[in-house]
Amino acid sequence: MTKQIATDNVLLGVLMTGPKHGYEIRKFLDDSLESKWHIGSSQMYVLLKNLEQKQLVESILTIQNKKPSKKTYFITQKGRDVFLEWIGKPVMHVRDLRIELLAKLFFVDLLSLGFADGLIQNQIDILTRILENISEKEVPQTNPFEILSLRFRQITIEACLYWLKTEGLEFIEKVKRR
Amino acid sequence: MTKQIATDNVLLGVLMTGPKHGYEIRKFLDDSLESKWHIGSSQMYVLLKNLEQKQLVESILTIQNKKPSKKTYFITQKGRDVFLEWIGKPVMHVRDLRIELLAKLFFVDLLSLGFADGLIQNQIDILTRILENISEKEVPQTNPFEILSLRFRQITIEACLYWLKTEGLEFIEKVKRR
DNA sequence: AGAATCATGTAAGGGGTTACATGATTCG
DNA sequence: CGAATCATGTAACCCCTTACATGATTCT
Repeated sequence: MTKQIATDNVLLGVLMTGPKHGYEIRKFLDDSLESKWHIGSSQMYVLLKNLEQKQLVESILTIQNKKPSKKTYFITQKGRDVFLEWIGKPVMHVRDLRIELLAKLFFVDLLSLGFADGLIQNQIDILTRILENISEKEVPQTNPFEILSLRFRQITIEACLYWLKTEGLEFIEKVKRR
Repeated sequence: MTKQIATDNVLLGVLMTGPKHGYEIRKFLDDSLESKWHIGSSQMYVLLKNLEQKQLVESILTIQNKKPSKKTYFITQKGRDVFLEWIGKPVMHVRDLRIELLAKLFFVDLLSLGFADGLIQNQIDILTRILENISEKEVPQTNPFEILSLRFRQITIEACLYWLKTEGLEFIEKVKRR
């Protein structure tokens, strides 16, 4: 999954909360996700245009007499389908936990989506499998650098698993309780 | 530090082992760093050309009668300076440990460089400071998502610190002993 | 009076990926 | 005889970043 597809989904996620124009989306992101997911404002307008071409969003231009015109974006049914498919899928690479999985969980919370525990559990399963795969390869290593990098992978994956099993599950409980 | 500058340094690091032409560099990387640092072969030729423009490397064209001509690259003194400055500096972001710091340590081993324990210690200090900074911000968090992402950062940084303090220092010992 | 807010965009450039182009030699 | 190896590159495209452009209103 490329970065761009994930960025698209962040924009779709914001529009899942209701129609917004570009400037509102930007403010929304600045206030909530900014520190985790920055989208340059120029880039955002480009992405919105692309999303419209893909028919994942639609827009209506409003001309205001005192302020600049604004273009309000609505998510389409196709857009909703794409977003929900994205958000339900765990990420396949450890490196994508920090930004992409967190973004998914952000929207799980924001939109009070039900399938969150499945997402966490599937993510745990994937990391467990990755960990098993690399541990099998561990035995024949004698090269110090190979050991060093293998241990890095193991230790960070174990930390992520710990995080998912403690904080992740606790997060889900909090979301459910609301 | 942008990705590209780091990629440049990987190429310089390979040339620190002696002059090589593009194809040899590629094979060298395929055999040793490939799984950690992939450089597309097209991209590599572009980067070598840029490095030459920056006078970090020089090249000599060898015409072979039976095989395609090849261009042998040598690292210049300027190139050596740039490389050694890069390799001695710890990375400033947690996300750069996995690829960039590991690449530095790869070359520390390969080239038997002496200042490796300083590098590890400086990296430990930087991560410790980052961890302190985010832990100070922890107290006022009540938003479940904010807690979740803060804990992710903490847990992964702690794991990296553990890795540096155990495997990292052990690695340095092994390199020194040779 | 100047800064911040509201509001949307274009253009240039950086760095990476993928596809394509070329062509001889050597190995199985 | 076809695949792999040797050997270097160009071109197109993707996504992101930064800079620039515009211009009214409202707050301090």
